[in-house]
Parts: sequence; structure tokens; C-alpha cells
Amino acid sequence: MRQTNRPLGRPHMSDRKKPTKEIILENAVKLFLKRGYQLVSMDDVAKECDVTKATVYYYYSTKAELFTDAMVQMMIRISDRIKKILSIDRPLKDNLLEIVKIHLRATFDIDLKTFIKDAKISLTDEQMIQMNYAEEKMYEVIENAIENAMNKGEIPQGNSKFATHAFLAILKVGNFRDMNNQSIINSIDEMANEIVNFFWRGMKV
Amino acid sequence: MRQTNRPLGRPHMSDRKKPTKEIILENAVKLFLKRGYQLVSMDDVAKECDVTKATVYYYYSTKAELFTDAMVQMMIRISDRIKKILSIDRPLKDNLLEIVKIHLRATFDIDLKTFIKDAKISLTDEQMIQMNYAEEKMYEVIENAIENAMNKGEIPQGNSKFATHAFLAILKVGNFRDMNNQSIINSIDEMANEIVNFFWRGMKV
Amino acid sequence: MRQTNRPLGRPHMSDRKKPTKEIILENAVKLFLKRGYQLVSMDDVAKECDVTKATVYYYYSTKAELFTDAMVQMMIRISDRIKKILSIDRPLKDNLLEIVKIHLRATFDIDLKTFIKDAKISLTDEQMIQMNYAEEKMYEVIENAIENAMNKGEIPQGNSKFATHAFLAILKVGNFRDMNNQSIINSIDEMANEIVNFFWRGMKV
Amino acid sequence: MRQTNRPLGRPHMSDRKKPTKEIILENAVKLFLKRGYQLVSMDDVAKECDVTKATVYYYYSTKAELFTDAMVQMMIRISDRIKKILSIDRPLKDNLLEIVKIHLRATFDIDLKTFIKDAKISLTDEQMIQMNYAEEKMYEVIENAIENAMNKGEIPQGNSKFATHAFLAILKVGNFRDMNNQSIINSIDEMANEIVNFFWRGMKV
DNA sequence: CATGAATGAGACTTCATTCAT
DNA sequence: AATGAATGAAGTCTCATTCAT
Repeated sequence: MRQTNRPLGRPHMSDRKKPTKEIILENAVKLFLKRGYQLVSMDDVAKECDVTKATVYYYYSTKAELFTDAMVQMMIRISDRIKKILSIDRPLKDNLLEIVKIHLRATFDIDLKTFIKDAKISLTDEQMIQMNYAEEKMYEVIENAIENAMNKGEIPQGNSKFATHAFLAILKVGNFRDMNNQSIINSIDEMANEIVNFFWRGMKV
Repeated sequence: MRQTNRPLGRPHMSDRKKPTKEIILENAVKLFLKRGYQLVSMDDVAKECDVTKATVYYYYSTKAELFTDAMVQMMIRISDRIKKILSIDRPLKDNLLEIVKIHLRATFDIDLKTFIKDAKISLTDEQMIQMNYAEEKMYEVIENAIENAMNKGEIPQGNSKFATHAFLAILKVGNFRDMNNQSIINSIDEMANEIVNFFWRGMKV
Repeated sequence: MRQTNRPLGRPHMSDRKKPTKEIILENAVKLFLKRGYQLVSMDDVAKECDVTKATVYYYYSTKAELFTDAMVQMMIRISDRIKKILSIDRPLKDNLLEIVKIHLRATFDIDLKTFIKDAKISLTDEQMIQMNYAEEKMYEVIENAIENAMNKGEIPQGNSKFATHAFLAILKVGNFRDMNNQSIINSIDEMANEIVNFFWRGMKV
Repeated sequence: MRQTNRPLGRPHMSDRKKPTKEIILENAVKLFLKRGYQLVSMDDVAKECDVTKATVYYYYSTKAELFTDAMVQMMIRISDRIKKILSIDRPLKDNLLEIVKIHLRATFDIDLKTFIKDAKISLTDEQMIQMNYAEEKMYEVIENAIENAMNKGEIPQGNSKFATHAFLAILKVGNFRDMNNQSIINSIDEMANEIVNFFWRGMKV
């Protein structure tokens, strides 16, 4: 007779322990996004993962490397999400609206440039290149969609790079909170509309 | 710590011109803007001012206090500059263009929110309030100008707060640099025009 | 006609400002007794006196000197008080009882030796000698009274130095407070009696 | 900071015998007893143990924690020693005499209250509680022995707490040294006798 | 694969003291 | 007589990193 209580067959995904390296990376992403490079110590990461600092160093030989990996991985994930939305075949404006809404619902909002500057002195050139590359890729996804729309005549021809960054910039208006932690417009849907409409009007001749 | 053999005590009044406190504040602003809160040590500030750390502490009893004072002072200076430009009696669009041009010529560009988050855990509530207040004042200057223009019919009535932050957001597109440190549009004047036009179109019905 | 509101005659004692040096000394005594040598800074003393640190240094060229003066002055005051009580012509036991009661009512209780050790490394030999001298004088007052009583036959002949220190030691039992800040005996009078009786019995053959 | 060029990381296990934590605690006890809380720096402790400051912090995350642990451990050791002596089955007076002799031979003598006050502002409530608890336990050992003797009729019934603290107080007379570092009674045995006899007489009706 | 132990460098802060006015 | 400004030395604590096991 079987003695153990383990169910028959392959264990559920959740039962199998995730590789430690992944655990570390995920927690690192979370912590870095919340507090920034300087305010996260390797000890913090270790504690969050329930391993020792030495274990973190076993997988990532410097904090800068962990940061780079964490950021790149995050940017890739963001790129993928955006790409997925933009691949839906409907007017660009609808897709952008969707992106804005998702962004507004997300809990974090950082300014990549200021954010990375915090880590810059610790990063090697190679690491900077990796991050920059991932960053550009992220922008390209949107840029391509805009160029597409321009070619299709959805929006007038123009500087797609400028458009991309203008879009990303206005996106952040949605994250603004005043002294009393109040947003400019309370409803997320209304805010999203306002943002996309503003952008859309800006793009027109 | 300083290595020179400058004697203890107060130096002859004659050889210093500006009050030490001012010198410290100015250098602090400069350093904080360049590197952010965490990456500037009180020693850095002291060295930059050619005084000892203890002297810095004589005037500012904590780093957080120095930071707060530095930021508030900077925001007040920015407010004043913007106010001065906006007080010129000509179409708002022209004034905004001027602001954009000046901003693009300035060397620094920081994201206030991300920037302050870096210092947040060290700041007292009182200090946060001071900074928030100075920040709001800064926004109000632009907001008032926009409301004015709305009332005059220069631009359609609308959410002036949203407009203000949209303007400040797009402003930053001008500071974007890609992997190769290239701006999206090379000429400052062209970029300024693009930015203001984009904003202006976005504001229209 | 007189214009001022100052009353005729010599001004009240309170109106005349006490010499700064005295103010400093008094506050120093107070602070040192409360916190000990190390935990009182010259700044603390200055603040307490509403003068600047430099003023304190004007009168006392080092912290050690201020401490020494403060302690000596305090010990002299204590000697005087004890002397006054002991000079009353009644049984020694009654006088001791009075001393105990007064001591128990006082707010401070320090162990001189431990207390001075805290300052020792900063004190010059000369300063140590001054303090030791004042300390011995303090003990002598009691010692003399005990010797007197021995000569008068009030108590048996014996080692008067031992007796003095035994008395001072048991005195401190009255200051003991347990974890919950409770004294061993609640009523001061009862405690004083217990102490003196214990001492008195101890002195008997 | 240590100047030697000892390589980073953990040294070979072989060349160290006692666990580092123990070494640190022992040296801390020694130093704190000699100089008190304020006058012992973490660097002092580190140097005494021939490790770096960082190592001390590896085991004790604050100076207050190290102090607390050191004091508690010391009080426990004292309790144990006293308990051992008092457990010998002979007249209480003989046991007390033994305790006094051992105490007089020991090199240190501190006033716990004054001693702890020096550290108090740095201690957490929890740490104060730990120390108070250890202190009370120490007193209880003697108190119990006294109560026992009272029950056996060796000494008259009375306030055992008062008796305990009276004993500990007179004990300190033996540690008194005058200006010239002279004890009141030169021979330790004589002094011990004098002390115990004084206490014993004091206890009698 | 993972960890416990150790370290060097550097951060913030305090403080007794000095000196020109 | 009093003070504001400045300093050097030291103290507590943090942290990225290393290494033997």
C-alpha cells in the first residue's frame, strides 16, 4: 500500500521549487523598482528570497550585474506585453488606450533615466550597453506601431521617435500625485482617455 | 577629511567673500542635481566647498536638512525664472517656447518624483511638506498662466492641471538621448518648436 | 518727577543678574549629576545657561575643569549641609536620622567613585587631587562626629573611618529601586529609621 | 581600523579556537567593567579581540546589544558563583564571609545603577528589561539565603530585601580607597570580618 | 549548491576645542 | 565679556564583497 500522501503523477507546477536564480531575479526586480539601486542592499535581496547573501553572490557576482539583469529582464517583459497589445489588429488609438490603462493600473512608475543614473557609477560599460539595448528595443516596439499607423495613414507622417517619446512622456501625467496624493483626474478610464486624446491631437498635422 | 594644515578656528574675515552657508547651499544644489541624494556624501559637499565636514554640519545639522534646503531653494529659483518669462505680455505660446528653449539649454534634467524618492526615507515629515509646497508653487506658476490663457480664449477651456503636467512631461522629450547620446532632433530651436506645437495641438479641442 | 518704574532703594536680589560664571557652574552641577560626565556636552551646558559654547569656554577652559569645579563646589555644599546638621547638640543618632531623611528626599543619588571614573581619563592630576580633597573633607565631617560620639561614649570606640563609610553605604539602600521602580520600604521615615537602626546596631560592640 | 593585511573572507578554521562571538563577549565584559559604556568604543572591543569592527557588528548589531549581552552574562556568572557558595551547608555567616572575601579579592567594583545609567539612553526597553531581570535574579540568590536563615532562626525575622541590599552596600566599604589609594583596613581577612560582623550585628534585633 | 564568517572602505554624526572679532 | 565660525578626531553603523567549507 502507498504510504505517502503525494498524489499520483507529475507534481503541480507550484510544488516544484523554482530555480533559485529566478527567485533572486524576481525579488531583485521588485525591490529595485520599489526603492532604486542605492537603497536596495544585497542583504535586502537575500532576505526577501530567504537565502543568504552569499547565495545571491553565487549567482550574481556583483550588485551591478544583478541590477542589470533585473532591469533588462523587466524591460523585456514590458516590451513583450506592449508588443502583444499592439499586435491586436484594430486602430492604433485603441491599442494605445489599452496600454495607458494597463500602465495606470500598475503600481510602479519610475523614470528610467533618473533611475539608472542612480546605479550608473557602479555599472560597467558592457552593462550600460545591455541596458540601453533593452531600453531601445522597448521604444522600438511602440515606434514601429506608430510608423505602421503613419504608413497606413491613420496618423500623419512625422517623426516617429518624437511621437514615441511624447507618448511615453504624457503617459506619466497619469501617475502624478499632488501633496495629498491626489491624481489630477480620479477615474483611471477618464484619465486614460484624456491622455490618449491629448496625444492623438498632438500628432495631427 | 581635509588634509591641509589650515589652523583651527575662524579664518580672517577678509579672505572669504560669500557667506559660507551660501557657498555650501550652492554646491549642494549642484552636487545633488548631478548625482542624487544617496550618491552625494557630506564629505563630497565639504570638499567641493573647501571646508571640513564639520563646517557643513555647523550650518546644516543633517544631510536631509541640507538636501531639503537645497531643493527648495532650487525650486524657488526655477519658479522665479518661469514667472519672469510668463509675465511678459505676449501670446502664451511664445512664452512657453521661451521656457522650452531655456530648459533645453540647461544642463540638468531630473525627474523630481524619482529624485526625491531617493531621499525620502531620510526626510522628516516636515521636510517633505516643505519640498512638496515648493513643488506645488512651481506648478502653480504655469497653471496660472494656462488658466489665464483659457480665460482670454487663447486656448480652449479645460483641465489646467492636466495641461500643466502635460506640458512639463513633453518638455522632457527634449532631454531624451539615445544609446549614442543623440537627441531626437538635433537643433534646439527645432526641438523647442516641435514640443510647443505638439503641446499646443494637444490643448486644442 | 521720577520717570522710571524702578522702585526706590536697592533692587531685589532677583533683579540683579547673577554672574555668568555662577550660572554656568550651577547648571553644570545639575547636568553632570543628572547624566554624568560623558553624557553632558559643553553645548548642553551652554544651552542650559542660554549662552554660547564659547562663553562657557571663556570661564572654564576645558570640560574637565568645569566638571572639577562643579563637583568640588557640590561636595562643599554637601559638607556644609551635613556639618550644619551635625553641629546641633543632640544625640548623634538623631542627627544621623536627620541626614538620612534629607538624603532620601533629595532627588539624586550617585556613586561618587563610578561617577568620577567616567571623567577620570580627561582629568589632570591636579584636578583629581582637588576632587579627592573635597571628597575626603566631606567624609571627615561625618568621621569627626562619629569620633566625638565615641569619645563621649555614645557609641563604642572603633574604626571611625569604617563606620563613616558603612554609614554612607547603607544610606544608599534607601535609594534602591527595583524593576518596577519600587523602593524596599515605601515610607521615607520608616526607611530612615530602618537605616539608622541598622547602622546603630552595627556599631555596637 | 586594523592595519594588518589579513586577507578578506573567513580565515582557516584551524587557527582559531574559541568561537569569535565568545571572544567578543568576554572582552566586552572586561572593557565595559573597566571603563563603562561611554568610554568603550566598538573599535576598542574589536582591537582587543584582534578582529575588525565589522566583525563585532556581525555578531552584535549595536553597541547597546553587546553591552546588554555582556552585562547579563556577567550577572549570570556572578549569580552562579554566589549560588554555589551559598549552597554549602554551614552557617550563613560563614558563607557570607566567603562571599565578602572573594569580592574583596576581585579587581572590579562598580555601582550597577550608576553604571547602567551611563548606557541607558542607548538601550531599548527590551534591553533594559533583560538587564533588570538578570539583576533581580542576582539579588534573589542572596535574599533566598537570608530568608532561609531567618526561617531556621539563625537571624531574627525581618525584611529580607532590606537585608540583602544592606549586605551588598556594606560590601562596598571594602572597596573604598582614599586619596592615597589606601583601604580602610589593610588585610582582606580583617576587612571581611569587620564587614560581616557589622552586617550581622545590624541584623540582630 | 549554498552558506557563515570576515573584512575594508566609507557613510553620517558628535564634540571638545580654537580663534578672530 | 561674549560670540560665531571653524576644525580634527573620533564614534556608530552599513554594505559590497571575499573566501573556506
